[in-house]
Amino acid sequence: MKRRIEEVLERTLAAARREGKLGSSTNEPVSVEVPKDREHGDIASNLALTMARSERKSPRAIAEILREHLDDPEGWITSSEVAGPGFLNLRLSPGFWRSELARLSAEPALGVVSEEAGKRAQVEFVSANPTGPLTVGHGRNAVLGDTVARLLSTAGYAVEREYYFNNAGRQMKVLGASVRARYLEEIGRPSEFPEDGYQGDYIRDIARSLRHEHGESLADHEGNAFRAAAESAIFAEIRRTQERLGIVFDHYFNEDSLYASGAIERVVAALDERGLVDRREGAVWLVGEKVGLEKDRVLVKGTGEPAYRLPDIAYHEDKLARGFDLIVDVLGADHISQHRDVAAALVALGHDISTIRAVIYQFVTLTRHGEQVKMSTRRAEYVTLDELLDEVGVDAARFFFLCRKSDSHLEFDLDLARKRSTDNPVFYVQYAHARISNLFAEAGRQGVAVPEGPANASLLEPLGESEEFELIGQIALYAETVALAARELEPHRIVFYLQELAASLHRYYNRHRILGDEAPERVTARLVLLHVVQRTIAAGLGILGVSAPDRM
RNA sequence: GCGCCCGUAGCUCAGCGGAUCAGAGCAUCGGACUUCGGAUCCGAGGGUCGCAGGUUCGAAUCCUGCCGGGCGCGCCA
Repeated sequence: MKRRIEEVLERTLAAARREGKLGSSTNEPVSVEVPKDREHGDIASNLALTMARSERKSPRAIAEILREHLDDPEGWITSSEVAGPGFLNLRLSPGFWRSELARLSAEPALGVVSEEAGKRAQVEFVSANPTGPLTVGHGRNAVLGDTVARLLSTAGYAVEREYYFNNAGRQMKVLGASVRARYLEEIGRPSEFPEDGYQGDYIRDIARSLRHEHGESLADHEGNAFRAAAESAIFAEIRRTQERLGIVFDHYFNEDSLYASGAIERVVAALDERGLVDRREGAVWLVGEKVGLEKDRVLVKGTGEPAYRLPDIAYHEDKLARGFDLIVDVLGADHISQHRDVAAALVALGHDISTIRAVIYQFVTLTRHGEQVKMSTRRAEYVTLDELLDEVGVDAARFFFLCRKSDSHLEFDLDLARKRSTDNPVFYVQYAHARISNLFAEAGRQGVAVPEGPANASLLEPLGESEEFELIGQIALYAETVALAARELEPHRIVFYLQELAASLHRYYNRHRILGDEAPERVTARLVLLHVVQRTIAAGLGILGVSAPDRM
């Protein structure tokens, strides 16, 4: 929609220049905006303001010249005015809006262009080690990552979802020891629970099932057997939770493979060759000063084991080597500095890291009855993601996780998410979809056909209400909203867009009766409009991974 | 102390590649149904955009400093 008006202005600018009313030296980018305030027209341009300096004329004077030269052979613009400091405010004609709707009705993708077609993207997310059930925090990560992946697909990328994990480190040893202690308790043997062991009930559950399976025969086994059992049980849970959310990974990447392939040693050797490491106090350090970091960082601990960041560097080298056009890391705010270390090391090793982008999210707090739900990972007092899904459902969970900019803290209101009423934004949007389905069902009962294919502009002639043009304007913005959200990796933009579209629909629905109009052509035209609106809502919800129900 | 993020209406948050800009939802108050589901809609009140400087013709938006909150600053992951 914007593009079509921008073309009008580009021609206008050229015409004014030909006539010598404006200088021809510069090549101004023409852009238009949809004003928030209806008073400012359907569409507006600040072109005169941006040109003021090079033209050495007042913005208002330039705007006036543009206004007089408007090159609009199709009659899209019904009125124009110069406003404020020099904006050109335009009102668009019914014919323009009808042609927009006709265009959209014929577009399966609603105007979304696969700008990045042919490119490959990878999104790495969740990446929790299998030491316990996924928490609410993981939930934000999971839903963000999956939705970013969906957005990138929409933009044309071939997307791979990857989960990176380590089932070999110290944490896993502690896990094994924790399960072993609980197992011994179960069979009535003396046991000592590890100081920093995992307290959660799920450890007892695993221990109990081990007893059911093996009786007391494991009593003399070391932690390893318990660790392996715990890992597979916990991983199965993690996958099940993800599946509930509609998330399926293409690859699970085990950190172990980086040891097996020698990749980790090669990273140390390469850094060493470049003189970027220091050996002291029994450890191998990455020298901060030489790679642009504030402090030195340990790569290999005194025990000979790599610190977390070393395999992470090797992992990112591996990702880079796989030739993706875009690599997205979804991580919590507590991992930012870690990520910076990795980036610094990669640059120092001569890699181009411009394809790597991070989506960083702040923490989630839960509120119930207006009070914050206290959580402590240490004492295993936290709400698991599964419990959250049990309580509010998948649709509400996904929608709520996405309804804030990832950079903002997210206050998740459990009471609101569970409500089946208008206050709940998920239901508000879903209801708009269901409402249209319901209307179509009613039309069917009345023997009125719902036109689903492309509609030509003449069929849409009966559309004339301002709410109808407002709705068309909304759906015409869908494509660019999706494009922007994909480019910026910002799913929340879709959430806000859908809330506004739903509001426009409800407003329209409330003010105008669709069926029962004495003019059948008007009924048909309105059904065409509603059908495209419904497709748009369904497509937007689809990107969020939220269902678009026909009845609620 | 240093780094990153945040600070916008009573609450939760958009807007922040400068410009007709002070916005949405919730909450509060007041309205609209012989209805295609009122699970909706309409209206009202409410904010020196944390504070102070600076850049600019123009700043919620860019820069600097300060204040307040979160997260890091591990030979944990």
